[in-house]
Amino acid sequence: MYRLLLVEDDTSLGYLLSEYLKMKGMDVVWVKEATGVLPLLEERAFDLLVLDVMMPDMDGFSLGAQIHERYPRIPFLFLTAKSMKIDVLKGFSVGAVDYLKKPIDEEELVVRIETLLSRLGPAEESTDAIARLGRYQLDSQNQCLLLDSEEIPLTSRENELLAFLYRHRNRLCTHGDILKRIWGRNDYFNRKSLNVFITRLRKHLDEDPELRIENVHGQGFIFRVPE
Amino acid sequence: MYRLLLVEDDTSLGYLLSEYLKMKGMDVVWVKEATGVLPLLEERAFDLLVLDVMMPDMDGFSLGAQIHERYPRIPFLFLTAKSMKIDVLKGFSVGAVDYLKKPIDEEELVVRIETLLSRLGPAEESTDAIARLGRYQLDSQNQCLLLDSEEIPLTSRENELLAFLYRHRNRLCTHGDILKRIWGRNDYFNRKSLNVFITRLRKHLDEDPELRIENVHGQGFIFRVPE
DNA sequence: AATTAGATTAATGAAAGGTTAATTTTCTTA
DNA sequence: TAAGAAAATTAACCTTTCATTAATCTAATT
Repeated sequence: MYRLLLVEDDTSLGYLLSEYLKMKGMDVVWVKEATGVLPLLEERAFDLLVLDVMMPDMDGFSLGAQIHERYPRIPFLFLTAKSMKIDVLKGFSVGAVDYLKKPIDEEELVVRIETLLSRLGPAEESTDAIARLGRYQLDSQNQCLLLDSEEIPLTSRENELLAFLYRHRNRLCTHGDILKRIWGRNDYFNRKSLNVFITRLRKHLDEDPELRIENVHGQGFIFRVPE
Repeated sequence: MYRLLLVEDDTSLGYLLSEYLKMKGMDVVWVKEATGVLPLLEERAFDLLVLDVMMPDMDGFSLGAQIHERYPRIPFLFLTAKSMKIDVLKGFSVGAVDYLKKPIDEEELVVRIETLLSRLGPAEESTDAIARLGRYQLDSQNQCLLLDSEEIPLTSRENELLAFLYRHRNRLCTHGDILKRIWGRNDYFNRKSLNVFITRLRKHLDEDPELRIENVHGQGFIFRVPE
């Protein structure tokens, strides 16, 4: 869950935004004054700060500058009515990651925040993860199977097919699905080709009897992998 | 130097922006049509794409969606006159990192681009230290390989290629990645050139059988270096 | 038993990769 | 700025790889 700090002196806008963001599943702290933000950052961790620029007790820019100085890794964005060019540039120059002009649409704000956080956030699940396959590991990125310390290179088709079967492990993969996805076309010859590759994969996975590519007559294959 | 691709059909705005961005020290390619963008991405590497939404030959959103599907790691932003809420959300939903509304101030655009790119991070880990490579050492700075007390000079291409392979050691480097990064362009002749340099590097690294540049058929190369 | 689907092994040919040599381009230095 | 050297690119030729096709055999379904 994302933790946001909203610094906005306007009561109605502040309320509206904080409620909306909470509704979208975010953990929101709303404060009405710039004073006290720095000590708060000392106390609690936030993923993103949303700062109003025009506040009675302090200029949002100088708050942003202070934050950037002290906590250069905390991302923050400005929310403001001042939309003149010079202000936008100033906002970015003190280290903001975005600058939104009022009137701000709440939905757009949420989407922008989510986009920012997902990019900044904990490195999203990498596609180059190595999949566990019984005694084996499938390193799809490097197109190979690992068995103990041995490395078994895969051809592109073998790799694609095995990755597909793995993604749908323990579920029926019909010929049609496999062929359309990997060969691009479901016809007689490609179906023959698929058989050849099923044989090859079975041979590659021979060392672990728990891993089985089972045929479902007339339907397709199920790749059995103990969970 | 940042490499940008600007896709904008409006001649005057396109010219203005591309010149301004170039002036700011960016390497800008400006194309007027959405058609041909995907093949271009196959050929050349870009750090960021700036896409117009309204183009005569294709909807910018569907272009963005296609790019995101095929190259999920390339960041892109939309530039548009359509500022209705629904469009902003659509832009982000196909994977954009920002959405700017016309009339766009060039200075603001540059600042936003710079902010984005600097956050998207250090594109490359630098190889300024001397790298240990089995019996060898790679001194990229001085463009040479050291073997015992012997010093083997490298040409700049050899050096760039070996440094690239070293940075990505034990992982598959596709032809596309290598060619786009080092040759700047992925085409038939450069692919041939790459082969020649692979041969030369193998010859240079001949003294240590643990160091192998392995080919992955149809994909690229893996530089095997014991950790 | 007949028929269809699947498995296996082997053969083939196009595409990709490797190597060496020739040619062009770029850089130096006179 | 022209000659010579160095480097990169292109060309030519050869080898390897691998998806497909073919041929043959086995299992399932009716």
